[in-house]
Amino acid sequence: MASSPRATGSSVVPRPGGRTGRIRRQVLDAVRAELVEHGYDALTVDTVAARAGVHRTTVYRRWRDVGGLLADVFDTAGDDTWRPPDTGSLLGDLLALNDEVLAALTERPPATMALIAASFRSEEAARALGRFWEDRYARCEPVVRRAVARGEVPAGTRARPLLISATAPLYHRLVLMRVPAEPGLAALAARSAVLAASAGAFTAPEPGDT
Amino acid sequence: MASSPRATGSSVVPRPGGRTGRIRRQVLDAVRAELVEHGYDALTVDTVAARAGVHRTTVYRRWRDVGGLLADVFDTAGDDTWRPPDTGSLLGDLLALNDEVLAALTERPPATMALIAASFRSEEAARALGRFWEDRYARCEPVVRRAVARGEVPAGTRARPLLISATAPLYHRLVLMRVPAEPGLAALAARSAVLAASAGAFTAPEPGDT
Amino acid sequence: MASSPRATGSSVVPRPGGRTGRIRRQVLDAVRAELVEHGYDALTVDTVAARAGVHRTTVYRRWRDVGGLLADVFDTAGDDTWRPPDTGSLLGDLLALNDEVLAALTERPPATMALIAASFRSEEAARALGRFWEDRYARCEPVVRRAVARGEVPAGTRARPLLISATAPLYHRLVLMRVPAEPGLAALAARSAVLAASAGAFTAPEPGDT
Amino acid sequence: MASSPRATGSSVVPRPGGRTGRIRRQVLDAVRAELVEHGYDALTVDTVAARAGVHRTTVYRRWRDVGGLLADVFDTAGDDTWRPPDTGSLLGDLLALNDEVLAALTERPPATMALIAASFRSEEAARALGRFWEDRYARCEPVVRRAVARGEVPAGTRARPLLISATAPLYHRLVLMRVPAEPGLAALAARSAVLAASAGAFTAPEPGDT
DNA sequence: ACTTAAGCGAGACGGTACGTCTTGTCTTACG
DNA sequence: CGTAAGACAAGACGTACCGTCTCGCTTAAGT
Repeated sequence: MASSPRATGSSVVPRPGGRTGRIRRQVLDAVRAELVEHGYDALTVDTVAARAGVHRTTVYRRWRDVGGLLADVFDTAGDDTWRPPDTGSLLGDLLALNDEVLAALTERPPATMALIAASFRSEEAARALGRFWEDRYARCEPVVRRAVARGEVPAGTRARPLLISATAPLYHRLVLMRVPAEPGLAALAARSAVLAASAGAFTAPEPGDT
Repeated sequence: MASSPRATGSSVVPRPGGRTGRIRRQVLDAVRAELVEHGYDALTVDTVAARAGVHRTTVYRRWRDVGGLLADVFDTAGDDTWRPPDTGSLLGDLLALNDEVLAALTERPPATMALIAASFRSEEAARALGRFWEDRYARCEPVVRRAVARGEVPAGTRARPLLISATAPLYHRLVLMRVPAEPGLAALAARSAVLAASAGAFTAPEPGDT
Repeated sequence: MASSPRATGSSVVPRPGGRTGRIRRQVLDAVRAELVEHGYDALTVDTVAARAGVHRTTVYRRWRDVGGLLADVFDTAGDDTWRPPDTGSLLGDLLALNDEVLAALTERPPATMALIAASFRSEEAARALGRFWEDRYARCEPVVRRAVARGEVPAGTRARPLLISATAPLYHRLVLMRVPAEPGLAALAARSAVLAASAGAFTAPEPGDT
Repeated sequence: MASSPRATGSSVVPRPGGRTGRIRRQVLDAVRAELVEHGYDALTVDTVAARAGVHRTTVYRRWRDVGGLLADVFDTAGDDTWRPPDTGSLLGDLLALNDEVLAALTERPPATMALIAASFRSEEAARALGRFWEDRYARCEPVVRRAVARGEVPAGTRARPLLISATAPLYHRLVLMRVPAEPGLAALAARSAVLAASAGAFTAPEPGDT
């Protein structure tokens, strides 16, 4: 349930304050900037290195390729202190959550969209994105537990399917179908998930969550 | 209601029977074969041309780049005779639909996954994929209309949000989170969509569908 | 005897006047200029390409590597109309020949020295240099034949050992030992070769020349 | 008369007994082994250091670059106890000498050839090779002095031109022309040098030898 | 024996060149 | 007119060495 951010090598970094750490920061900043400004297919090692004021070979030595850069960006993005909203009701929490998702997917510049798109260019980046999402959904489980405690949804309601049911429609339209966000979709998805949960759609048939 | 497949250039094909048509077929077949065998990032113009037994310049002249090839493949994939299942109940239809989705996303070789992933590399391919999905969801609307007619869901239930609510979780896990399909997720998503719809979650608050 | 200049691919060049021929000339000129100005170990594909105003990949496509460039330079150097001196006596011919050798090895800039040195960096260039020398020694054989006809040396005197005996000391000191030319060495080597030849040192023990 | 081996830095080594001396031996052994096994163009500082079980920076600190390594190898190769043959006749001595040269140039693995070739890649190595050859030719001068004493060649016969005349053809063919050794060439060159010397070709016209 | 400073191991870095791959443009010739 | 053939510019790729640097640690040398 705990997230495992920065799982890649961060435990062996000897002096995060020295040159090594400074260069890492410069490079990852450059990755994010390039991603946001020129999109994921303009993200080349050469460009990143130039922008970071670092030599190409340094990037290759430490990150191996674009996938490694992206994975590191994903991993550093994970080690924050994000907590899910706690509004006092399941619907309120999910509405707030979807607002966050919507904001992230439609922000300008489109940093989140760029990261998601970029994850399709590299198996390593895809795994890192998976770790990031796993972390986020794990942190959201208290939302469901609180709803169970409040009696809003039946005991035994499984957190993950409920959360995905509430958020997936947004991702589906914005990321996969690439169509502009229909106004009200965020709220609609949250409400329908709550309704389905209340009706017991997500009570565990068998024990064991994924 | 049907989408407009083969919108790219197919309407201006002058002589579909001759050399032109034969070459187009060879090239698109080569694209599909390469996509399926070696994945989307091994899809280069050179490879496709070589496999199609056609010169590089011919591909550039007609399709301009890989995005154009993919767009053409998407469009030709759209002009089929696919119809949504009709099992007699909304739940049955959605279960069958999700089974199809699951099958498409987990088939070996992963043709559908490759196409989706490829769409992130080309704006043109992304638009073509959007057209394809628009077409599919449009064809699925009768499923909801029949459910309304049968009284399974309230009058005024909007088709698109319901359909997306039923299918999005599958795409979310398999395409975006890149985790193996949790068994039962397809059925779970279908059931929860039906429950939410029965409870009136998708009745139109305002007129105007997307 | 017949030399085989430009043995590499020259027979398939379709239009020596067009872009292909122009680029070849630019590149080979750049090779010679770089060799002469900065020496053989500054001779990189990148430098040559830049100097020739041609893209790196063009050089790699046509010449493969530095060795290929050098080999082409050697081969084009061979297709001239050089003829050995004909002074009327063997000693006069060999003296003139050695003067030429000395001039070539001590010229400024040291083009010949640079080519010889460069041949040690590439098997292909070494072979090309071998072809060049073979060509030159073959062309010099008439010098010995004329001396035989004049009765200066015994019938059956082999040309190659005599020629090498006359010229090798110069190369040995200047190229291998890398010491400045001792004045008179050129003449000394020519004279001693003539003396040895007159004494029958190079008469063929067995028929068959190399 | 002996050359000045180990001229590079060896005079300032403060502690030749301990780790320093051991490392020097390991590194030079590694240079020779690499040269012999993989040739001069595979001779990199990294490879040598790895083979010697020593860190890269150690090699750079002590020898600066590959040229320094080669120069040190050449210099250590010079301080041996080599003496020219003494067969009782000039021809015998020169024949034996050329047999040695031929053996050195055709030995497998081609250590001598590798050293000569390597000398073209480094000015420092070239100078070291020059010192080595100077040393060898100086040691050979007694051969000629003995011949003069025996009356085989005229008084005043200069040693160096005679020696070079006898050995240069071998080097010329094997090192420069890179063609296989013509059988009998070694003997032919020795014989012709003796004949020329007997005829007085190498008697000093002016005093002052090189 | 104790210090002390030279030498070494370790490893990152900037840098040059390598040789390959793909893209997209062009030109010429062929059918 | 569309295609085949093929050269070219452009630029990213990932690798190999080079030579430099800094930081600790070891160890031989001189007191």
